[in-house]
Amino acid sequence: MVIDPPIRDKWYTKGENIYLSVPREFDFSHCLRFLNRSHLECLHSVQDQRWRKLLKLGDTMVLIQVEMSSGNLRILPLNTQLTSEEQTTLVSYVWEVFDLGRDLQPFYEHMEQDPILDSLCQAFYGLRLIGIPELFEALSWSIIGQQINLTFAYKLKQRLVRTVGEKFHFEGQDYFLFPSAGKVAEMSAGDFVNWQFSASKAQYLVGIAKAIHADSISKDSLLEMTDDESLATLLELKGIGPWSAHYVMMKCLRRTDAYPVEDVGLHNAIKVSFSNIVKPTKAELDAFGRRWHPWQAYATFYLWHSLLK
DNA sequence: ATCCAGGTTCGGG
DNA sequence: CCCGAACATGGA
Repeated sequence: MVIDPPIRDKWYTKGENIYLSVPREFDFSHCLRFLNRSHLECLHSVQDQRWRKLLKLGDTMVLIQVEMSSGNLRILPLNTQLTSEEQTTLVSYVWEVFDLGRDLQPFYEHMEQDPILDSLCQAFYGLRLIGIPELFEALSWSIIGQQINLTFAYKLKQRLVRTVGEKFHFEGQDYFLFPSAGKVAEMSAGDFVNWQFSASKAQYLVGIAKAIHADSISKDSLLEMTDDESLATLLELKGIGPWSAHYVMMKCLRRTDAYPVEDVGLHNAIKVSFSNIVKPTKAELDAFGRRWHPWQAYATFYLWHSLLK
């Protein structure tokens, strides 16, 4: 894993705890609210202002608990002691999920003149674009979420994860990892039918798993590309259209200017923000995008957040 | 019952 | 190039 150099002096350990300093524009509660948006989520849990997540560092399963502790993020590995190398990897992961390397000040300044976004920026001050660091997981989730309601999407993901993903049992609870690309690459599209995946979704997932497993597409190579190049590369994958490509660029490649303009949630959020009964037109959406550039991804994410109950 | 869900691909005009 | 259909099911 590539370590962002600025991280190195941002954390220290005390016993088993890791303390990670956070930027000024950071609000853990807002982030948790997004992470906790579905009770059907099977890849992490939120309870009492604490986030729990299962990870695999090398061959080691690590269940972490993340919470605020006097202004820092406290990361506690619950089930095992970590080597310092594992600690470094773990910190990078958390860093990436919460986009801690991002300076949000320019984003907030940019949105000051925007009628919708300015109020959202004030309401959700410190909310970070919650990421999905694993490329295969991000691509898969975008495919699963296509064209179906989110509740059903979570159910499909749950069936895949609980059947194919690795399980770790801790204190009476089961925690799961998203299935590896290698594992899914060995499946046939038919295996998904019992889980109510459409035949095409199943095909796309297996095809993309194979592409990743064969290393014909990788996060590292995508990260080196420009926005346009990574977009074009993602679009070559069967099952990845414009919406999914931008979704993955937002959540995994961390492109602040990705813009899933076809997104229904985005349309609804804009509609609600204007107290309208009509959804925005394509031309209006493009105009919003131009206005939000180069923060289209963050604008979209804040709008998604505004839809949470 | 009908319509819309975190869309994409494919075939036809 | 643009447009409708199919995908599979749940919730309002």
